[in-house]
Amino acid sequence: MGKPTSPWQVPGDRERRRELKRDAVILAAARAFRERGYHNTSLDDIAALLHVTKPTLYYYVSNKEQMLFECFREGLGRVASACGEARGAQASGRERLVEVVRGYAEAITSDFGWCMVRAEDQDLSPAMGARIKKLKSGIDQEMRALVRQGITDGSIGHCDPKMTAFALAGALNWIAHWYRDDASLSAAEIAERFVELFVNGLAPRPSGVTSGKSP
Amino acid sequence: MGKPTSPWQVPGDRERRRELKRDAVILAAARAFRERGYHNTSLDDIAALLHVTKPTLYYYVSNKEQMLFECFREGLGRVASACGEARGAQASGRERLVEVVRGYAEAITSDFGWCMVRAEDQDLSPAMGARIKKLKSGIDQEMRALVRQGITDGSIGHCDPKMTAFALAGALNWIAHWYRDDASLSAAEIAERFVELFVNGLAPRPSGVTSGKSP
Amino acid sequence: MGKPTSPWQVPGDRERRRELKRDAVILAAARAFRERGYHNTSLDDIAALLHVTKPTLYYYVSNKEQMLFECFREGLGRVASACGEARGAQASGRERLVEVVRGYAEAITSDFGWCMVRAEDQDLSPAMGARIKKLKSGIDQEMRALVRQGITDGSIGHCDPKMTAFALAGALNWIAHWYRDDASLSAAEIAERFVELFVNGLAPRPSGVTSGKSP
Amino acid sequence: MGKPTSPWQVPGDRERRRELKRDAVILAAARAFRERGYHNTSLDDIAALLHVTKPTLYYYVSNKEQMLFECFREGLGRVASACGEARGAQASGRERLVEVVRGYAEAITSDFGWCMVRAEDQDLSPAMGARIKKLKSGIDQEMRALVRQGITDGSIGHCDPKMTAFALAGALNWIAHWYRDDASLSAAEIAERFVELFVNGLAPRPSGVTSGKSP
DNA sequence: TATGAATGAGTATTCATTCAT
DNA sequence: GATGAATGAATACTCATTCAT
Repeated sequence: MGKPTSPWQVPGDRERRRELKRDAVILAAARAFRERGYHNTSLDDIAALLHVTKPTLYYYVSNKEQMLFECFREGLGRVASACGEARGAQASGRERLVEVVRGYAEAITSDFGWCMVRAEDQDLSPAMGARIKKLKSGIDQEMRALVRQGITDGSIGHCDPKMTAFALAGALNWIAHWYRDDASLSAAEIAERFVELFVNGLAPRPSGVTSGKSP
Repeated sequence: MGKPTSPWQVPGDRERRRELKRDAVILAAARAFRERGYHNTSLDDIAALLHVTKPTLYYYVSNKEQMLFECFREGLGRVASACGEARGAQASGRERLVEVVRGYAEAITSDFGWCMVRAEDQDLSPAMGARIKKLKSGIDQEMRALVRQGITDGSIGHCDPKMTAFALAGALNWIAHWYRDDASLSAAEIAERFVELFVNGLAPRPSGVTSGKSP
Repeated sequence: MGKPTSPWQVPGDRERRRELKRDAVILAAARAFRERGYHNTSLDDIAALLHVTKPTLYYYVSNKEQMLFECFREGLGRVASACGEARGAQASGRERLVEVVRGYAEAITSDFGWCMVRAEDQDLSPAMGARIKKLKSGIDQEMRALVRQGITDGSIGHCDPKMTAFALAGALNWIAHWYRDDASLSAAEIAERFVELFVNGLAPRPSGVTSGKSP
Repeated sequence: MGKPTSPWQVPGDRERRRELKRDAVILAAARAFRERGYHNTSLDDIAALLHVTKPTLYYYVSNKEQMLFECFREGLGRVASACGEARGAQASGRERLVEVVRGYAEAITSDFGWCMVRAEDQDLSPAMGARIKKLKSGIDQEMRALVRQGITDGSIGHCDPKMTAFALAGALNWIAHWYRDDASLSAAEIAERFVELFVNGLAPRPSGVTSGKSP
């Protein structure tokens, strides 16, 4: 996942090579979108990044729209798997939520982070828009559920699960915006700070009661 | 600020009338952008909303880009004035920050909220992009300063001011995304929930120590 | 309807001028289509014929497809009015049919003749295709009806109305093909020959029994 | 000539197999062209019909244009051979002409009928266009000659041979248009009706003088 | 033989912007 | 003030064609 090494001269068996190229197309698209925005990125731009001509892109992807969708899916997949791990873990609601935050931060700082956040209905056909909305909503529900669970098991104080999930998602998504210009912290470090903030809050804790670093 | 009442037949002195029309153009643009996105909104769309023809818009605004900028400025102005009030208030850093959050939520749920968040360098000429960046950065600095002040005066616990400001801004900006589909809460209510969350955190407070709603 | 005089400098009141221009667009399209075929004619070609730029065409017509449709309609309209006149005339079925043949020949040798015949479902969206099919079918039914009426009133001998209408339409439509290269006869002359042939047939009539030119 | 049985697994000697495949390509093209039109048919479409990939087609045919040409030739060949038989027959000009009409109807209702009629200069390179024009013109001349001969030998009444040939060709060619949607009659039946019409004409014959069914 | 991969050329359509009236 | 008319520039997408394998 380093530089967009053009796999157009990589040896290997056909199947594998094709897959690599397709991935390269998606990755190049993700980077271009993140850099210039979806609408300001022409297929020629992406093709140029790969040292390929425009129609070649269509060999691997059926649409500009689909490129955005694949980028989105790639990013969201990482969040989803973080959710999956959290679900499987033996831990309190809050601990699980913290785990999701860590995975989310990781995803959002990746090349696909921007697409993940900015793939919007507005830029997509109704059908595609609906698919994306559904996937996004899935993550949202998952986070709300964890909050609710935390409240139930006592690891999270009383709060509005919906607003809490929105606030968390917002803070995390926003990373995609500022991380381009200011990548001085690693995803893990950002996650750490966020966890600290969201768990303990701004108000100073009475000394001795540190609940941020779980037992 | 109700329906985009077309002021094209409103009487009054010339200067005033012109201003009203210009405002109507900006408002119509804001609503269209919020609805369809910047790139998916054509000037014809905006003109149609106002029952006017496209070239007329140019009488009040020099650019499509400028429309976005004005919308942005309109939204940000409200945040800025909230900051101003906070700055002038006799209160702790945290209290002031809370005040800013309230104003921010108000602004972001307005017609101009979407433009405020989504006006990006990508969609704008370098010059315009720089201006916007500067304005945004101003708000950011202001928030960080409040956090720092709060730490100093003891109203805010130890934390990373930059990350905290980012998290707050992210959570608030994100409102622009979901508020279109789900406006079941008022800006004030949302602000309330956010304040509660950010001030107290998720971890359950030892009973008796509620510092969120303290005067 | 002579040379495609570009009406782009013609004076006159707005409404009228606009109509003239639109007509000029349609006519230019008709000629280009007839010359090069629908698919081999680019909008640039048509624009060039009118000394105008491509987007200007869209000011008068919403589509390339619509151009074809308008050309088609223009041509068919003439046939339809011939049918109308025939319907209103005080005459035998055969005489009326002959009248339609004359109008048809006139239409098919016009600039719109080619489009009339070649505007096909294949080149058009389903919706447009259906509209055209319906219009074509209308003419067909009208001709069959005249044949049937002729049989009834004794002016036409026993025959299959459907096949007769198809044969007539085919012979007439085919004019559009060869008339481009060989315009040595006027529409009226062609019609005369066709009437003679279709009325009397190839077999030599017993002398004295000429029924073709009877009043 | 049933379904386009893909002959890609047919055994047999090399030469023969290659020929079979080439024929299958031409036939598939003919059907696709007839269905969707020349320009709306992509080579991918044709390849798909044969369960083959696009480049494979180039092994059997050098061009898309050539496909059309071969389809055209296939159709026209049948007409030409009908002409040949007529030429060799011991019969009057009219009887020979009738024979050609029968063969023509057979050809035009075949899979290649559409291509026969619609292969136009417009869709073809100048060179190819010229070849086709020449072949078409040959048939035309042949029909005119038969008409002239019929006039000479008294089997055909006085008429304009050129217009007569055009009318006949037009009526016959037009079959290709309507036969797709309405194949309720066989080619032979259509020919019968056409012969009846063209020989006897529309005007009722004085009873007792039936010259359609030759003595 | 057949195909996977790639490309060059072409085209309809959109849209912000201008300007004479 | 407002508009009808026109345009330049840009862009997604298609497709016939080629070639190494």
